[in-house]
Parts: sequence; C-alpha cells; structure tokens
Amino acid sequence: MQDSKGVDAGLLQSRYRLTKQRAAILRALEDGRHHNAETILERVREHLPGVSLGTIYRTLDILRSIGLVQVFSHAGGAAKYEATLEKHHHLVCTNCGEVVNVAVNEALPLAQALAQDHGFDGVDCALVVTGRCPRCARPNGVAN
Amino acid sequence: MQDSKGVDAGLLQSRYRLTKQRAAILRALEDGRHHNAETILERVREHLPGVSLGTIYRTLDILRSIGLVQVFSHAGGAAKYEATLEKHHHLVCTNCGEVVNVAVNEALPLAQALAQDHGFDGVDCALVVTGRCPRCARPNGVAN
DNA sequence: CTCTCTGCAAAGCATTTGCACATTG
DNA sequence: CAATGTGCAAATGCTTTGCAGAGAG
Repeated sequence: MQDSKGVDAGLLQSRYRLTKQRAAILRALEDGRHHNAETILERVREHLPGVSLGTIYRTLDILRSIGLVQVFSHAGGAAKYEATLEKHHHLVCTNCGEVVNVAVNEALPLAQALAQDHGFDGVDCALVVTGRCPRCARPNGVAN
Repeated sequence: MQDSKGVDAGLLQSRYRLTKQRAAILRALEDGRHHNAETILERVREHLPGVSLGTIYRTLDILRSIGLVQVFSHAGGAAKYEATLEKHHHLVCTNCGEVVNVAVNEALPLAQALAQDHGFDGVDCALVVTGRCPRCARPNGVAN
C-alpha cells in the first residue's frame, strides 16, 4: 500500500475525485497483472463489499481515458485491464487473447518515433507483439 | 481479382473449403484496410446478396484461426478485421480504437525475438504501438 | 451419400446507461 | 448546496450458436 500513493497520483492530477471505490480499483490492479472486470469486482469487494459492476466499468474507462490503465480486448471474451505501472512489452495471443508481460531490456525509440510521426501520443507500455501463445500454437492450419 | 489467388491460397491449404462466400469475404478485405463485420457484410452483399452476418463472423473467425486475418477489438465498439497482406505495423488509439497502418522500413528482429523467447508463434504484422491518435490526443487529463 | 457450409433467428454476454440517492468539497 | 460519483437494473449491441436445408466432393 505504500506505493499506492504513486498509483493514485494520476487520478489526483486529473479532474476526477479519488473516491474509495476508485482507490480500491487501482489497488486491485497493483499486482501488475491482467484482470477482467468481473475479477476486479471480486477483488474490490474484499475491501468494499457494496461496489457494483457498473462502477468498475465506469472507473476503468476513466482510468483508461487518463492513461492509468491499458485495455486488451478480444472477440468473444471479456476485456483485460492492466495498470500502467512500469514500462514493459506485451505478447498477445491472436487466438485466445492471452496477454503476457515482457520486461524491457533495451529502449525502443523506434516505436515511439513511429507514433510521433503519425501524431500519436505514445503511452508508456508501447510495444505489443501479436502471435500465438504456446498453448494455441499448432503445427499447421488447424482451427482454434 | 488477379491477386485473389494469393489471398485464397491460405484457405486452400487449410482444411476448409474455399466457398464463394469465403472468397467474397477475402475479396472485401483485399484493400488492406480495417473493416468491421457490418461493413464487410455490405461489401460482400454487393457481389453475393444473400450472405448473412452469421456467415461473416464464422468466416472471419476461421480466417483468424488460420492466420489470414487480424482482429482489433476495443471495448464498446465492433471489432475491426484486416487481411494479413504485407508486413506492416499498426498504431492503435487506446481511446477510440482507431487503427492506422504504418509501412515497415526496417526489420524488427527484436519483436520476433521477444515472441520466440516466450514460445509465441509470431505473425507477419508483429508490431502494434498503442497511444492516442491525433483526434483523441488532448493536452491534459481530459476525458474521452 | 456423407460431410461441410450457410441462412435464419434466437440466445448469450460483456458493456453501457438512466435515474435516484449518496457523497464530496 | 452544487457538482460529482455510485448502486441498481434495464437496455444495448456485438457476437455466437442451434437447426434445417443447401452444396460440395
């Protein structure tokens, strides 16, 4: 909880209030992993039993809009949310939507240069590599 | 239509039949741009009026599962589908889901190395950079 | 003749939204 | 007390799926 100050900072700087629900949602994302709305609700309810799913979604959308959270959606499944903590890369399975974090060992100015060239505001976690995760990878054109 | 042979090749090599519906869907994606299922349906119906939306989704999922199509999903909107034509990068807006293609000027062995290290089967279009597109980019923490 | 594919329509489900009340500054 | 946030529940809309008939090999 000592570095939750750091996590909360972004919200405090924004035009949004830091309510106890929002703080709890940020706390639920502090493990740096990827959770869907349902899982986040469970984790938040451990501390705040009354919270509703609508609030989870509304808050996650706010956090996303101010860049504190990244979203990974894939067809036919719930989106996965991750707090923007430290700079790192992602491996996303094009089949099942699995997301794996990869530590950054070297700078990647190329990605940011690309983004800038097209007027994009780059975020911290800039690089996403898509492919088949080991579980989904199959020798040939075998479905799913 | 002369390079549709190339597009169709992947399907022919798979265990799936190359029906006229599937060929039409591939043709609808030949422009290399990003379309949602509804738009693809419209384009396909110009040639095959009877096609249903269910077939579009079923086919797109097959194409995705054999690597012929890439999907970009974002919360609160329809997924966008793109044929895997030439190697290129993507800029994805974390706010509105806008996808912009970026030509590849230099090789990116780093991304593929990352994927391999984690047992991922890399696909052709490997690099996705997430950020705010020019329309969504705002000076400060202003929502949406 | 068997297996695969398609159209249709219904179902499923994640996400969004309206509204009344609570909370915050 | 004015503005923002929340809970609840209903609505929305994309996507999936079951089934019967059509089509392909």
